[in-house]
Amino acid sequence: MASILAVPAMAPAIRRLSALTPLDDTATAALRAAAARGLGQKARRELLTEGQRLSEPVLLLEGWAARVRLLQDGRRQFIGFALPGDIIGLCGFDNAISASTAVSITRVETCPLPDAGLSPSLARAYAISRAVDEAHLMAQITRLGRLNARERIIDLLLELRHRLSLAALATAERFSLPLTQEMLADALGLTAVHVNRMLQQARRNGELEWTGHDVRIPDPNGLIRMAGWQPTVVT
Amino acid sequence: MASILAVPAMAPAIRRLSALTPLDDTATAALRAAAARGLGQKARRELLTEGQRLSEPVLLLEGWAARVRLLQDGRRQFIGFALPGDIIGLCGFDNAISASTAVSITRVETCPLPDAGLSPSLARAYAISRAVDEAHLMAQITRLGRLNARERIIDLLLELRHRLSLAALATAERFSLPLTQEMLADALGLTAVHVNRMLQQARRNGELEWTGHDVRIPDPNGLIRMAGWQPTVVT
DNA sequence: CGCCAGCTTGAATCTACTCAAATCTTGTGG
DNA sequence: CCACAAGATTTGAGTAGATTCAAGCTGGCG
Repeated sequence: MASILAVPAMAPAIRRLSALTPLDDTATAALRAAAARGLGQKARRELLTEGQRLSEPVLLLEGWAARVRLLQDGRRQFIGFALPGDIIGLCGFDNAISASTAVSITRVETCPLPDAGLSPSLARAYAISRAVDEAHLMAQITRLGRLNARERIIDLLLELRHRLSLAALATAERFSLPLTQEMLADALGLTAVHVNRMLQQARRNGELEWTGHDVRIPDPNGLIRMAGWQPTVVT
Repeated sequence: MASILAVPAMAPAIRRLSALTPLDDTATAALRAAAARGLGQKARRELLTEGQRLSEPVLLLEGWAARVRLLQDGRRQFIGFALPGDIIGLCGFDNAISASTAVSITRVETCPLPDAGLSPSLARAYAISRAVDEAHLMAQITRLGRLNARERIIDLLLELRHRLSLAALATAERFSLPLTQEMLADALGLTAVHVNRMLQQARRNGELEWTGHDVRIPDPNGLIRMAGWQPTVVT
């Protein structure tokens, strides 16, 4: 079947969802149909605004987005990232207000999220996706609360690598990371200067290669063992 | 009606849930019936274990619990706290695995969570409760990532005060805080020594009084303004 | 070609940590 | 009801990790 090749933008998102739980044909068809109505947006667009009513939830088909919180004095904290296959703005009840802002980091493509009522497997995928999101929030809390700068960077990169691999967007060693060091700092609760120094150190140690937007981790398993990192498993 | 006085343990939990959304009689009756089957547990008991299958979700009727993550080398991070009226172990799909451990901090009383299918208002309350929990995780991330020690302490205390007030467990100035400074440190990503020093400073400044398990915040609104704190609102 | 965003470097400073010891509380058994 | 043990808080001195500020560099793009 060449259907995956026929809708390339959809492939990563559907792969990710079906990696969470097996999807039946109804679910797959619904996702494909929705993806066909996909909409592109430039980088730096607000997909969701903190304090505003949520509109319909969307599925991120392509590109990266960040969930951000802003303090009054301008300090900024990234709550987490949304990657292809992630769901943005899912909340489980009507008229919910968003607790964070979502901003596209790259050009993104999104589509309305097919209704969970269409298929039990779809509903299950959404529920698992939500639980995984929550687990990522917890991982972020542990990262910020108890890891030092070096550990935070490695831990986040390993998480992103793992998440991207669910959507077939990472190989064992490589993936694309469209973040500036400043964004990384905002995610890790550090300053850009310090992130820079730690990255250089990691490069000198041979733990990391980083050219433009491409990251290479020469020995992922070694790093995983050393960092005590473990994948998010909710089922 | 003396019914609230007749089941004192239930009052705070049901108050909190009905503060989220108006509950109809079916919902209230179901909650009361469940509370009658409430079960007491001592402090320091694991209510949920990270990596284990979730059993039935429970409603916390009385007492405090913490959601904890442990690192391999013994470092510990509190993800958040569960207070009366909070739901523990709610996940939205079958056979989920817990992403964190839940431990009772005080003696607690829990009961099985009434089925959401009994009443739409109950289902809505659960959905809102879950969204609020998520918002608390995000608040915790911002706290750890972008606030300094002094700000973290104040921010957390204001959050707890607000949450307890939903269950009628805090007055404007006072509430009971059954945490040691070490637990506070584990929640705030600090050391107990440093928490101690910051608390003393806050006491000297007259921002805080702290005797045993009782906290008094003489000027909550002043602190709220100064800290730029805002309540979690999801609806 | 020049601008701008992002990256890199250095020096000084500060926040929070570590380690160690003293003191204060609280709960328990005798 | 006291004595003791265990837990919790307090204090001090020295250190480490991260920040701040400032300046210089680099590469991509209009």
